[in-house]
Amino acid sequence: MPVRPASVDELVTRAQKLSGRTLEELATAAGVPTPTSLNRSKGWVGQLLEWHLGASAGSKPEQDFPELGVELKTLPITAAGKPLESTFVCIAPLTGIAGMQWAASNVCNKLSCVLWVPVEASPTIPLAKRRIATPFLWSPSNEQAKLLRQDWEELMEMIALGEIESVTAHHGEVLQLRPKAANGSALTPAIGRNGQIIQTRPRGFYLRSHFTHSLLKAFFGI
DNA sequence: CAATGATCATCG
DNA sequence: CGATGATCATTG
Repeated sequence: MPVRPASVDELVTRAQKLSGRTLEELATAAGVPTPTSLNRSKGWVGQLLEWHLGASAGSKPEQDFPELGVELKTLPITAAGKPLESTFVCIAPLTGIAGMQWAASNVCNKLSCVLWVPVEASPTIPLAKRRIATPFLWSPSNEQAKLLRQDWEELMEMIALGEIESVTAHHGEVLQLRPKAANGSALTPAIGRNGQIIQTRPRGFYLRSHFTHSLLKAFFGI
């Protein structure tokens, strides 16, 4: 297993050396088998990248490289460089959110600095043959940070006001709220319409694909 | 159950 | 055919 990178530069350099490698090559180097399909292994690509870059494992609600202040995200893209999916950011808090500020939020923290690793993901390419594109480091511009903050504040206000059941993935310009659970029977406490505690499906914050697409365009040109 | 890693499957 | 809502594996 690779040692943890000592600096952001080292992390980025190591990530960019993975450009052009296939998932099969990376899996072999990591000593793990390549699944025939992602159907039952949805997080496999992300965990493979974590292994190669020396990210901390486990399920901590923190950045992947806390000492570097960097979050790692894989980004499934088409041959044309367009994201195939929205990007999960973190679980949304549904209780105990009185007075919560954007700057102290998990979303703001995770997105303050992200190492994006685009990966070929067109269904026509066999999983083993999919290649890593060029990873790049990103921090929100003032304009991007403003959009994220606006969406976060809108969504969190609805949650705080007990309107969680009225929130759909249509809310938010770049950041959306969607169910995030192993299945539909998972329940977690939330604030109800009359301020009481209700049980609802856990939600997560996701970045819309048009937002991540704009990041790709900014780094690789229109 | 809740957090991590996400993609799948269906609908409009 | 893109987006929403649902789901899969794993760990603690």
